[in-house]
Amino acid sequence: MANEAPELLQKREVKVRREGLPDLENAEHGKVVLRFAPNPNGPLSFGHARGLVINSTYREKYDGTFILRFDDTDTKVKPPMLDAYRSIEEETEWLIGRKPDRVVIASDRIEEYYQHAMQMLEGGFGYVCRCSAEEFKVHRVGMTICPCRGQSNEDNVVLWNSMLKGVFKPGDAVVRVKTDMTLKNPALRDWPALRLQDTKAHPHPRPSVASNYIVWPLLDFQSAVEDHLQGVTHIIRGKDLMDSTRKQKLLYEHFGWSYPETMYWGRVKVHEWGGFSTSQMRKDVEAELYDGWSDPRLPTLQALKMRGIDSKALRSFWLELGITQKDISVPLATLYSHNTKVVDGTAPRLTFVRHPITFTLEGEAPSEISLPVHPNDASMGVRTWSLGSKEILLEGEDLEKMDLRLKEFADVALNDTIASMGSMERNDKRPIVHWLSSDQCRECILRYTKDNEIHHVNGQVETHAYTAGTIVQLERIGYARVMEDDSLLLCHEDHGEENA
RNA sequence: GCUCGCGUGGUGUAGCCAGGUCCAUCAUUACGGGUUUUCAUCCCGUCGACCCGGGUUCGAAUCCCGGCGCGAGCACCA
Repeated sequence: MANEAPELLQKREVKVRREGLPDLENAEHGKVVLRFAPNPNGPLSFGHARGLVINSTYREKYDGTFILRFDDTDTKVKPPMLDAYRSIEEETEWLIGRKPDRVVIASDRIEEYYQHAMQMLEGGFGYVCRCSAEEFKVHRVGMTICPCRGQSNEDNVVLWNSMLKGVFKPGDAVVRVKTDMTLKNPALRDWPALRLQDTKAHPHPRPSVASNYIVWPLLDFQSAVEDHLQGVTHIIRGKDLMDSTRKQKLLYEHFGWSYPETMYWGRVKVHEWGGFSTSQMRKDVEAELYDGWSDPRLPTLQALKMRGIDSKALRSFWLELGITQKDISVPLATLYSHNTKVVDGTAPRLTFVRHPITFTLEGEAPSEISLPVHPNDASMGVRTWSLGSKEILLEGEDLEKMDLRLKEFADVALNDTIASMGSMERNDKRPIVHWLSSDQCRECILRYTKDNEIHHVNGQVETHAYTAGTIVQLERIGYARVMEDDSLLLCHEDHGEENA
């Protein structure tokens, strides 16, 4: 067969379904260097997870290097938040399951950027532009050359030193990369590389940086230079930065460097959340509209973790989406289904009765019963309930029928406040309900989020000793996380609302 | 306006570069059924898609041209 039609065999091989992420272009095992570069103007959110997951997964795949880089070069528009440096490192480790191989902070590297700026001016492929933003826009749109462009290299160096010395105010001077004012894409025409910032009025939050510098690189310059310095081989990022790549390539050509391979993903929205921004969240958190950054209504990684979303679920979620350039909108149900798969096998079962109603048990009841901690895993042991008090709690919603089966126990017939025991064996189709023995429970609040509000249901939970952070499954209700204050928070929202 | 990118079932996704075994993959959702002393897990099944119009070709989801739709960039933000 192979001899008769080799091309058919070859074709079939190509069409085999690909497992996981596609191969990287020009990737050599052990030599791939990737990075993820957030602005620490707040903790990481859902969308950041994509960059972390994709890049770190390639790091594993190629046994390469993964760099976490803080792009903290703006002190006014999107000022960094001091706490975020620490929390981003923690969130990164939580999500990708290891520390980054290297951490780089842009604000520690200003002198490097200065050197390259100087090189650029001396090499004649950059210039200090003293046009206002409005003036330059006219040139950009009109494809005309601005007067500053013709300055000699020496003049540019003099002006550069004046910038450093604080001769100019923010807005009065900027360093531009000389590209070509007639480029088809207006975004690329003599783009700005470094600018002035009033760091007296807007100091950098890191004490070691504070007001030390007034000249700061812009993203495209900082990122380009740093990628080169760190030996980054592959850049995988959002497609909103496609023009960034084009700008940076032009700079790389000037420097004689070769640009990394690039890949992009499209925009992602979540049905339930719509659009959100770190800046807006920061305002809302600071205005105390939310209970901190880990408020379960927020799309931050902290909040997701607090909601009981496992990092493995987040990883498989983003890996499933892959790196297509399509702009998509996904429902949370997709994330939840990943989470269920991760969590179900190990979530101990627990009973929670919402708005409990007490009945007295009548009949020949054993003094105690035992029920499995997990129905599919006997090794997780049993929970033992005492029935000494003969008092049981049922959920109001379940009382429409008078003949019920108490889960893992016995049939009962309800009459007024009496529950008369029937068969211990199951021998009819009466509904099975969850219930509690009053010997084995305590008051508890069950919280859940819905429509950007936190709701709660009062009830009784089976006595347990699970520590904060444990994901349990409330039988017939859903997965929940044991909270620090001993309340429970539903992982996948909704539910619990029937009696609320 | 200029520039760039993207359009496969309800939602995602594979296939597209190297056209045929694609009456299109897998997952998820919804619905139905089975297992189960949970409305969980697990298993089975059903519904459901190549943006439109031309062209090339024996043959187009795949290549070409044109349209339409959506998104992003054109910041001294990242």
